[in-house]
Amino acid sequence: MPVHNADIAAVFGEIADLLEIQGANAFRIRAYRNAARTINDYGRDLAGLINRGEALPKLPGIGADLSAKLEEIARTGHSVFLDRLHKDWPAAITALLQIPGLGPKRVKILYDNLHVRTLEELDAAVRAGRVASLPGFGPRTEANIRQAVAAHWSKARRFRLAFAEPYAQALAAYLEQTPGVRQVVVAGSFRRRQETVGDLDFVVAAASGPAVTKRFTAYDEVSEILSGGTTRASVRLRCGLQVDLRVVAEESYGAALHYFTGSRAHSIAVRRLAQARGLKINEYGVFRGKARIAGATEESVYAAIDLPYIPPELREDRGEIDAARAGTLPLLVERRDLCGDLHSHTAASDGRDSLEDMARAAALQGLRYLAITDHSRHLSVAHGLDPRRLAQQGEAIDAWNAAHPEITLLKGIEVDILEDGSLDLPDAALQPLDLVVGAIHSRFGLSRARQTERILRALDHPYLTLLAHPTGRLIGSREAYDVDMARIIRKARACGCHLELNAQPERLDLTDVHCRMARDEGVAVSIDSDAHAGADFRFLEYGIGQARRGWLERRHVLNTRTLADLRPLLRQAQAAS
DNA sequence: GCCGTTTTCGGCCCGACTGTTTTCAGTCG
Repeated sequence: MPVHNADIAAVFGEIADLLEIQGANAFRIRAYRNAARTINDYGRDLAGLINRGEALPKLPGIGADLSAKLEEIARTGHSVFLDRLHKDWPAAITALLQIPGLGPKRVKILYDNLHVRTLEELDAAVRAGRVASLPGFGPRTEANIRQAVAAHWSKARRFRLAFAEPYAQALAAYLEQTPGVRQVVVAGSFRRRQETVGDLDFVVAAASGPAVTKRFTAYDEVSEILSGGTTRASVRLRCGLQVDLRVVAEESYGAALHYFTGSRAHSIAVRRLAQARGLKINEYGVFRGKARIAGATEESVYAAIDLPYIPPELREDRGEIDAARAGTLPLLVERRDLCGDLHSHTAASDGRDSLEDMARAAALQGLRYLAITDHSRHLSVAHGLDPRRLAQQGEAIDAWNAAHPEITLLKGIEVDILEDGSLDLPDAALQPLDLVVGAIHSRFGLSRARQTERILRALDHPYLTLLAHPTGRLIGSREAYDVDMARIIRKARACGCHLELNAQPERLDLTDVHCRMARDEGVAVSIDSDAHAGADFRFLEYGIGQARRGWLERRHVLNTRTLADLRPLLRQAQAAS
């Protein structure tokens, strides 16, 4: 039974939860939480490494004790320490912490007084009216918990970034019209371009707080006001998104923006750096004693602790502060760096627009080349192409290219990688193409070993150029298939293949962590729209966000090359074989 | 439980809002 990094992180997270309910030292708890986050974000498979007898790398915040526990979990799949905690605390009790308004103290009180161990028992207790009389509780708290339990069961917890974007823009435009408002920015995970957001965090610079919070809570898409003060307010929109607002004075705007952009781990690391310099950072500014020395801009906040500006996408406490200090921050790829797109569909398979319309739409987006990569015959539900139809499409592409110098179409195919790792079309059909994009569309449930072997074999094919959506996940609806990404990345480098970062908002795989692994291994990533209609080229923006989170620079991204520079790289695999 | 330009011991980020209190604890971000 393989133990993934996420499994190890989950054990540490559960230990932290239980220690917290137990009332343990807060910094000990934080150590477990930090370790969980570090392990979750770590690119290489720690259990694999340990079981091969390799030395555990030095991870920040993981000392002798946690290293030993990490190794134990990696080898055995569980932790004696956690098992011991479970003797005192029922396993399901940590789920109670998911309920807004319930923290460790109240969970302990519920357990000690009413023996509440599960969400179901909590629900029964609040329905029976037994909670209000507990110490520290009251009728309002009881009612809030009752609502929160119901909400927890009915609502999805996180939203895709692209889902949240239009709501964020509309609300920002509304708030900008408030008299006295100078700046409106959506901070938080939205600004860090995380693939999903739990809520939207608005930071507003304005002369008067109450005027803004009042207008905010009166927004006509608000279904519920969760809290409202003079500088802060929280609401839920009818679409289900929670929105938090914070209003600050202009001189504090940068400090507030920095603080509410997070991530929390990044903020804490920055504050600690300030502390070491005798400074204090809060959302109002950077202070030496009572004197504010910075805070109007984010740049001034970083400058106060001798750091250059760190782009929001990097702010995850994954080494960006050390890089900033050393002057080695990446110069992150931008949308305007993209010269082309290597994955798109037309009405010939499951796209909606003609080849010509796709070409025109791509040109309007500033692209200079576009690969037409319809599905292959195995994907019959998508009217996949057989060799004859593929050859016909090639003729249409030649005709387009002869008449349209503004954008060049490349002949390609998104060929199915079959269960045994072979490709769905014969070499003779693939040979005339400019590029071959390989993808898995069937048998997602193979074991890790077989799925990995399947992909490795496909990468060995001399015509394969690019591995599309390498994990197959659909955010919120389908898990990634189980593969050894480190092996796939190393194999891609050996074969001269490239990996795709699919920019569809529900795919966005490679993930940020995988992008960084590819970068470290020297494998180029292609940021592709996988457009099925002319309007879909806008998705490239989301791919760029994910790539930036993965520390990718222009040079790491395949389709920032001009067509002349790109062409030899598309046939690199043949040269390598 | 971790860590060290002040440290191997004594620190560890910081403030607003709510609901409970009667001056503040708990929770959240």
